[in-house]
Amino acid sequence: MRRSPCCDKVGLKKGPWTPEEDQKLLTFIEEHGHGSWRALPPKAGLERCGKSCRLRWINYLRPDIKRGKFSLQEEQTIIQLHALLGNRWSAIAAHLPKRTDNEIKNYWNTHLKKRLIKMGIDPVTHKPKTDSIGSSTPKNVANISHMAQWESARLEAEARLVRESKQLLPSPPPPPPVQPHLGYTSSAQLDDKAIARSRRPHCLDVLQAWRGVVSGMFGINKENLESPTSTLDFPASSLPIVTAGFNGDLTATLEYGTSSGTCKEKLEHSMSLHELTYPTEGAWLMDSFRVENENGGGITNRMGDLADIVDCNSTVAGDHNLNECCGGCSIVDENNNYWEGILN
DNA sequence: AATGTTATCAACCGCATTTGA
DNA sequence: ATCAAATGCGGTTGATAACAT
Repeated sequence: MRRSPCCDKVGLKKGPWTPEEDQKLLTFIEEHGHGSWRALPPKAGLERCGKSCRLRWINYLRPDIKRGKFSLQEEQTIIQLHALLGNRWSAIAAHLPKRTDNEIKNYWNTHLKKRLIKMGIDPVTHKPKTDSIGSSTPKNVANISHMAQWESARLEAEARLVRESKQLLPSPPPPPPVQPHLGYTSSAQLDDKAIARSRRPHCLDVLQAWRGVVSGMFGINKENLESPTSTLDFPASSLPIVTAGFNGDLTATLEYGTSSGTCKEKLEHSMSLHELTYPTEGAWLMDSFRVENENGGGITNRMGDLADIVDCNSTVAGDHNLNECCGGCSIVDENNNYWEGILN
């Protein structure tokens, strides 16, 4: 038996929802769940098509929706995720609890996109616009770079302040569960992973990447810039001492809260986080990311972002990845080379 | 105060994918 | 395996608010 035809749209109401309609939909879903959206409107006494009801519920009536101004942390997350995922709003929304894809999309189009454009950054590629490179004077180029740094530094620093202020609260959220590092994945573990993935915070360091790209592409020595006071700057005690541009193997030490790991491998201008051993899965506050060459030189970059460690025993034995969303880490060495921890 | 312009965001539309008869 | 319905997603529109002239 074939399904009955889709709702004919004759006589169905369109346009803004009235409070009465909202109440009908809310009451019905609270009592019966939504089940089939197509069948819902007549049952709920609504002269709307199921699609419209679904949209209204998902984007407005759901109880687990946060509305109102986006926090700096959320802004940063959206920018970072957009750099990785593009206009995949539902995927981005999946990493921003209580925000809808529609809301994020609107916020991107009305706020964030414009902000990037204003900064001379292509909102599609998240890189400085090439035409501005070609047509701008060195001074303008420096200004664009500087603006990008300012903006990234501002977001980063303010987000950090928020985090730090949260840490002062009396009852911080519990740390991620510590799991034994086993060589296999059971179905129960998979379930736990699925739950962990749905709950985990996500972040990338694309703002750092901007900085790297900006300074790298423009060939600007950041010391020549009026650097904003920013947590993004390398601390004086760990200024780059690398001399050979990372020739040879690299050893990276990553510290996640109380945990740490190391990796060795170099791939052109990216660094794969192979052979990295993590004691546990979960989300960790990434305190620092240090890369050293074989001569013992190295740089430390304070990250301050949350990094997720998942799939400790992933498809390739012995490889340990940052999760598929988190692009890992990006750093800029003293020669303005841009380094990025990539996904495997 | 009137008018024009810009910003915002809820909602719609069409297409792609998934589901299930 | 097929195909239409159902669902989900992203682009776009349009009503309204806010702001500028």
